[in-house]
Amino acid sequence: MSAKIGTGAGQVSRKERERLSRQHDILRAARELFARNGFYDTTLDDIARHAEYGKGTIYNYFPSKEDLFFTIIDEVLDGIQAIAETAVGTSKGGARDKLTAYVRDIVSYCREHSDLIQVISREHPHIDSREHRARVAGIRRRSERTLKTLAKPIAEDVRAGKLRPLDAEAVAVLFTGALHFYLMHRMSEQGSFDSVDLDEGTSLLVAVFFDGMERK
Amino acid sequence: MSAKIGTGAGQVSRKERERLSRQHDILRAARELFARNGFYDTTLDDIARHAEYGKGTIYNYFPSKEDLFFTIIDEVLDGIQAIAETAVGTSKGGARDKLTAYVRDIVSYCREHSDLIQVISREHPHIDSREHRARVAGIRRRSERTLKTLAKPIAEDVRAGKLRPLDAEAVAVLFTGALHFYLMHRMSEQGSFDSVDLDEGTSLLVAVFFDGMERK
Amino acid sequence: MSAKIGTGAGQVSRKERERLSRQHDILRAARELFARNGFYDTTLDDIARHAEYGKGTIYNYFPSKEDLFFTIIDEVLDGIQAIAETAVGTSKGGARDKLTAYVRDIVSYCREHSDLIQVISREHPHIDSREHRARVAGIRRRSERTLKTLAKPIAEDVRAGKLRPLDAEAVAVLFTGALHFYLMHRMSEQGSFDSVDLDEGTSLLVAVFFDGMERK
Amino acid sequence: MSAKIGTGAGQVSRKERERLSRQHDILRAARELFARNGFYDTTLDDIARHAEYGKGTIYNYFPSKEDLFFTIIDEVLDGIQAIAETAVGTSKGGARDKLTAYVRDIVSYCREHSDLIQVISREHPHIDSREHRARVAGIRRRSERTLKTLAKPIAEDVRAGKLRPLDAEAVAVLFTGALHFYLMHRMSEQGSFDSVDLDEGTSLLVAVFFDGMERK
DNA sequence: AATGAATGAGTATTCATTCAT
DNA sequence: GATGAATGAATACTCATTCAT
Repeated sequence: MSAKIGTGAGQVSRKERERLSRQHDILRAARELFARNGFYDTTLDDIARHAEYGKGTIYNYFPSKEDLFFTIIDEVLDGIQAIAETAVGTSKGGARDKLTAYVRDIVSYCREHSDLIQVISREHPHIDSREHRARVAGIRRRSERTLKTLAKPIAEDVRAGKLRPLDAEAVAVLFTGALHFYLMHRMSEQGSFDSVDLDEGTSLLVAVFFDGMERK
Repeated sequence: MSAKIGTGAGQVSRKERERLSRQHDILRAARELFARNGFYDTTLDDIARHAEYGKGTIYNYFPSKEDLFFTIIDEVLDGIQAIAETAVGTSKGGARDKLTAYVRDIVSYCREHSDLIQVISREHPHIDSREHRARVAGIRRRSERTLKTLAKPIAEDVRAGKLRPLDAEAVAVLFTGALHFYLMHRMSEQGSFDSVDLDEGTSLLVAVFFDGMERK
Repeated sequence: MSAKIGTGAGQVSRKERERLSRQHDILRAARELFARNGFYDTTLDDIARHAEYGKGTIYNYFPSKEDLFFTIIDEVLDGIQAIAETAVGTSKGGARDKLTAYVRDIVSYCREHSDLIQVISREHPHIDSREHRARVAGIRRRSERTLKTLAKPIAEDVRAGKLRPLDAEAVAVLFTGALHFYLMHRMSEQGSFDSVDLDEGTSLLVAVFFDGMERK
Repeated sequence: MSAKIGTGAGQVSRKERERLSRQHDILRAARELFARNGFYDTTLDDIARHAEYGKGTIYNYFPSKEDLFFTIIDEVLDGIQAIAETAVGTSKGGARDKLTAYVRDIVSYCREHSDLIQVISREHPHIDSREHRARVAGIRRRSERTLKTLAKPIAEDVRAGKLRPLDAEAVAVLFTGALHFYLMHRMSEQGSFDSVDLDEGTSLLVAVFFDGMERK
């Protein structure tokens, strides 16, 4: 009894912690390889070797390669959503400040996790082709949620008369597309990110979207 | 013999015409399947069945599945480049008019060849992972060429003082990204394109990039 | 009528001659390629290209690739048999002289038609595996015939008391094996034949078989 | 645990033993089929079915069909070389005794492993056509080594004046050719070996090579 | 009769998944 | 629970043969 008390919650939790830690290892290995080589050119042997676990072990944590992949996609999309929410929720000021914050945070997220953004950019258009309806629906839901999150401050500023009367969500789509494409473009030009370049480009993004290119 | 005189040049051309027609059939079949299912989820058996030719016949026209794929990619990129050149070269006025024309033409191109744009959007980020250095280099070269084509009128207007002093090529990247992402987004929302929506969205694109969102 | 008279036998004969000439061209091309690359690594396209005929034409002359192959094998074996018969029939003296003549003629045949002997040496052991019972039987029959032809003068000399009482046919097998292996060995060492080497080796063959290695 | 102590080294060895046993099974199956049908007419499905393993399993042991094939060839050549060395090294007396021992051992090796000698005889001339330079070089090196091994006692007896002044290595070639051809001949005549016939033939081989056919 | 494009059966090889240890 | 050897369905590509011209 006393033994059980002593290890009670702890035992479950240690096991659980170990389980999570392993799951984390596997996800990290998979993410790196998916980012580097794409879904199809990454084999489960590669992942197992890179994660330093047996191949069977991976199947104790994820029911299939696809599942592992979608878990990562969801993870990335949730990360992006979190960034969007934080930027929109905590930064002061209007849409301009909030989107500036979002861009800044996405860029620094990319610097730290360049593999994540690569996975999502590389594989995002690919996803429809794979059958898992439910997962695809989840992905679309997440993407839409982020778009809506980014659209909200725009819509508010529109309502407040600070911005022209534009379709806020359509603008969010354009903004997101421009941002992702820009990041991908920089990434494929250079192996990693050059800070100066990146900051210039992203402040350009906000400037263009808010001020326009034309002289007033 | 006299019959042959009548068709002289034509006879040579019939064979050639048939060959081209078959090549065209194969490319169309491949394009549709690559667009629907992606490179990896499309098998050569699928393509052969869909093109209604034997598998061997495909290999009489294209030396490998990759080659068939890259032929399509090149085709799309060349189409886009042609549109860019036409829009930039022939439309009157400044960058705004030229980019408006470009967007309009890209949109109508997409309406007619929705599979083409899907192939390119779907596979573009994927291409790096495949080995063919030369082909990948060709793709990048083509993409850069289009970006430069679009950047030129912007740079001119900047020089003319009609636009703020922005990095024209960086703006072209943002613009292209916004456009492609927007089209993909619309495409995956609806099966095909709703004209009204599309036109709204694309005129929005130009309006945002040139006037900015903020009230002046 | 007069036309027919004029061309009568000639017409048939011209056509026949043309047919034979084409058949000859095809056989030569096939022989060269089979010698160089072996049966499996030679495609019908290769043969057609090398013979400078259409692939279909070859099928007007030979019902299958295997048939073409066996025709060549038979040709070689018949050539060898002819050499054996000539050497045995016309050369004066006993077995020693006859076999010396045989070796000499085989060597010069090899010099002229190195592809023939290569085909036979390369493919001979391979032949069993292919199904055509009848053809294989024919090959074996031909080989046996040559062995018997070579064995005959030996048997006679045995009977005449000039040679020890040996199993003439078994000796013929040994003799033939030594000869073929020696030729193949020389051939794979050098691309072509060095005359001196060859003559030395072949006179060695006869010397060993008749005199033995031991000093008397 | 205590059980594990008991098997300590054995456990490591069990896995290894199983692995070797499987490798052995696969090699045996492949050898039989290569011997029966030749390299090209043996498919990996055949081998897998005959070995009673999955096709993938074969690839866990051998990286390719060619590799499997060359492994067998090397095995045979090493076996022959071992026989040559043993015969030459351990048997008393001169070249005659040593070669007699060699022939005797080769024959009994063939009786036990008729498939081995068939593989080598069947495929030996075929090998050049396949690309693997390194492997082919290895094969030639092995063959030459055996020839040299057999030539040595001959050369010694020549030097000792017991044999005529012959080119020992050329004689070794003739001897080897005669032996192999004889074995192949017997083998294709009968399914298996008839002991009496074989022994007669091989003692004939030595008798002819050393005493010659002519009465002294 | 000559041709060569079309064909599809056949083959080596890969890799996600299973399962005995 | 961890492992990795075994598995066989799946797939790109080849090539002997056919047949319309």
